[in-house]
Amino acid sequence: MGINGRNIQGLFLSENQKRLTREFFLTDALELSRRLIGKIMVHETPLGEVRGIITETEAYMGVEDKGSHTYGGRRTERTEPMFHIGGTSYVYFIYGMYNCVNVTAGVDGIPMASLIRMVEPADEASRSIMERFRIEDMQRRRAAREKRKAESAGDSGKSAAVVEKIPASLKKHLADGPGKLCIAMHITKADNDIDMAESRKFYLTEGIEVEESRILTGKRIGIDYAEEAADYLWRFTLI
DNA sequence: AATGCGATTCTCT
DNA sequence: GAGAATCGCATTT
Repeated sequence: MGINGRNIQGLFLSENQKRLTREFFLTDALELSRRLIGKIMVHETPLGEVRGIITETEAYMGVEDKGSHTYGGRRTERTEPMFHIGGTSYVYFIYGMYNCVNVTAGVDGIPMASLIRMVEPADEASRSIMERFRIEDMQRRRAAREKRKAESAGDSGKSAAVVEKIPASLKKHLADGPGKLCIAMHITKADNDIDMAESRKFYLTEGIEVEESRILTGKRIGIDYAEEAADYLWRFTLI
């Protein structure tokens, strides 16, 4: 079983740590999304370097894609990084709570990107760090909830319950969603608009060999408003 | 395992 | 002022 509950063969074996350079990103988002499967996202965090093997991505093809933030050429403060050169990070905030990370595709001025939806820890040290960030986040959330509850009840100074044991569900679903992987890898707005082809703190490397037959396609998630584009098979998953 | 629901704040109109 | 490229928890199967 992989950490996210699926069987990923060869996951901790034969990793290639060579960094991905500019030319890798100079293609369209569909091609980039396929090529990113099996690659490793590396992030320098307060707890050390975290490395995640990318196992699911989605393509956002830009101005003609009704599912994309840049549909119709929408260029705002938020979407600006999507217009930057291939290999740029695009971190956006969603549902009042979560960050999601994309890697842009293509030349400067063409707003395409690949949403990173799932990673597996690439080594034991990374797994341990991911668990710590997830637990920390869980504690923060619970503390905030307790505080609100206490305030509405007129109480004050109530302490939150400490999470002592790691819930099995957390280990199984460590980074198997775009919001969760950002928590697990400590990716925040501070990591927005970074050139991942150049950065020493946030970048990508070659990872594991992936046969084409191990990549499944599916519909993109959470874009019900995108009409016909909601049905495009622009999600790529490693099996 | 599957389903339903509330959370919480940024962004753009 | 509305809605969002989602998640965790509770409840039920």
